Amino acid sequence: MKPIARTEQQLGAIIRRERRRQVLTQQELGDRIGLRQATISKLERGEPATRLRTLLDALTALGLQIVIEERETASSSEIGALF
Amino acid sequence: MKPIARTEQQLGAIIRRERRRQVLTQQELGDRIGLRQATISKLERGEPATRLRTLLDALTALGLQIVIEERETASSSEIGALF
DNA sequence: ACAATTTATGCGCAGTAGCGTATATATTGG
DNA sequence: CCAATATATACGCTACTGCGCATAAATTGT
Repeated sequence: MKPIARTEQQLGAIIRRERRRQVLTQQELGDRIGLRQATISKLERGEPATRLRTLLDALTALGLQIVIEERETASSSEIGALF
Repeated sequence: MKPIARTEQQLGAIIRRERRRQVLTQQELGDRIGLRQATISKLERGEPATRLRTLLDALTALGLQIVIEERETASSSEIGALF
């Protein structure tokens, strides 16, 4: 399965799922990349202003990576919905 | 082409490539998502503390989306980052 | 039910993104 | 060449991360 993530919440959910699949606590994941358990908690809950670095560190620690692809359903109306 | 992005710099490069492919300036891309030209510049140059929201907005505006997958072995598309 | 573990939340702090505004450097087109 | 355009950088500002430290709330196991 290669989940699509268009929002912070979706990214958080993916990270949480994979962390649990590897039977890790937030504390353990945080220890691996020098982040607090509280920070992992916020990342997984999809805080929108999370730092990009935090996301990339967590993905790396879990053995995941980002692939960028075209968004087949992209439309200008959806872009407007960002605001 | 579905480029892999493990670092902020790789993400920035992907965004810049796609923006230019669509013949957009940083100003025009920024206008679409309510971000300054200076912010797009920093995003494309790979500032590590960029907000996740900024990345997601830019990707959405360009009709791109993130897919999360398991890390593969190093491929030619990102070997350059090793040097 | 209950203790142990895990996750969410709070406070004060230092650091920094992104803002408006403006300017200094590229880069491009004639 | 040189003007026009595009990109990078600067300053003061507000907002908000992630920090240590701590605790509340939720979840799990027996």
